[in-house]
Amino acid sequence: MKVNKSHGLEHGTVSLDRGASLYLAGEKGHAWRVLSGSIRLDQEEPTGTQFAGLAVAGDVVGAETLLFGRYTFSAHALSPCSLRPWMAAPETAGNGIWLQMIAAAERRMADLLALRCGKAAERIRKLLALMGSGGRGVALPRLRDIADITDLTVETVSRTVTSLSADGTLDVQGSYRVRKVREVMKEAL
Amino acid sequence: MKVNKSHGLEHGTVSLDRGASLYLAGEKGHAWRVLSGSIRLDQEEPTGTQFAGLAVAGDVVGAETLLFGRYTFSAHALSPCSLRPWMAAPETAGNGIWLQMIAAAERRMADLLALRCGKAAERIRKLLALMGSGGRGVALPRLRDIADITDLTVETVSRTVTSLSADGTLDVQGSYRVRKVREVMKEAL
DNA sequence: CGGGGTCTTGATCTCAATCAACCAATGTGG
DNA sequence: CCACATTGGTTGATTGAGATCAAGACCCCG
Repeated sequence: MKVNKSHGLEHGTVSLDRGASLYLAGEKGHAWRVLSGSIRLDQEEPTGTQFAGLAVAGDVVGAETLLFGRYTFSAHALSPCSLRPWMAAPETAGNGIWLQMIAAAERRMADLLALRCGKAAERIRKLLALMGSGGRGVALPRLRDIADITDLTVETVSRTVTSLSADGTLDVQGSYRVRKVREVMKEAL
Repeated sequence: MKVNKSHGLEHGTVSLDRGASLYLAGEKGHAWRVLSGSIRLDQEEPTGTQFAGLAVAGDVVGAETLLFGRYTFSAHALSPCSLRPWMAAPETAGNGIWLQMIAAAERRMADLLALRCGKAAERIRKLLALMGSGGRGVALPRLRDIADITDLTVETVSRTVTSLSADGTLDVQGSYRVRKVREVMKEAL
């Protein structure tokens, strides 16, 4: 995997290209807040790598390092993104911070489970909606990633994106490895 | 839904029959720790009810009430279970408690996503393994619940359980609505 | 006794998986 | 600079696992 990780001058901010690695399971490191873009988390199993989570702008990833010192999952950029080191204010922050993170994790769980229900087209729309919430124009992740997250195959994702784009449900701009989805038809669910 | 919720004399412990409701989304209430059995959480949507989470022995459900006062999801018993009110020790417990809950939630997320990958037989075995960890002999949940969790249909679940039981992969005891899975062949994944 | 929820079984259909090429862009080393 | 490998994406033909539709059995309960 080509890794293009560039470090910003201030705050330790980093930028990742689509597909770039943020960290690998088992490595030492700290938590990050996602400023923009989206990150996929994967569980490394002897039998292969398994999609295990998704983080979008505003989310914190790698919080488990505060407990274990090491990352539980591997993290890769689904779309170009920027991140900043995140650390829990030791005592200043009350329980509220943690409760919010727990509540957010539970809601995110429901969202991700929903990405594996329904027909192919519906799953992909739900994923893009999740990634796009809070920003106009989502960079389309690699088909391989969309497939892993929705539990479809690349072939099916390719066909579905093409047809969604053809019938106007999706407005896909750009070509080949640099595509953006401008607008997702907003009928719910 | 028949609700059989019986209250223990001490500690506010409650016992639930398979299928019984612990609480509904939107109600006021407090958090619970699952002592035994397993609980499914559902998101109530205008379009219907959507599986949103699973709690087994040792887990805490309804922690979001500490933040919002009300439950975000509805909770029903998958198998007979007992619970005890749970409250965060205000200051005595440090951040450790919260971090552990967050780490647990993330691992659980990966587990639940895995229940929606692979063939029907594999999904069902993974679910029973998840429910059975830490106790010999799992009560088989209603097929409807298994179907919702694994994103299969009741018909497929029925056929699959029958065939897994026939070929010895699953040792199912009892009949009709009171079946226990004694042993799950433990080849991994 | 009848009714509703749970489970089972069968027949048929459909969507997505699979298998197999192929193209376009990027990168690499001589 | 060219040959070559690699990665990401596309398209077509075929297949299969599970959805869907339908009917009936079983059991509990009022």
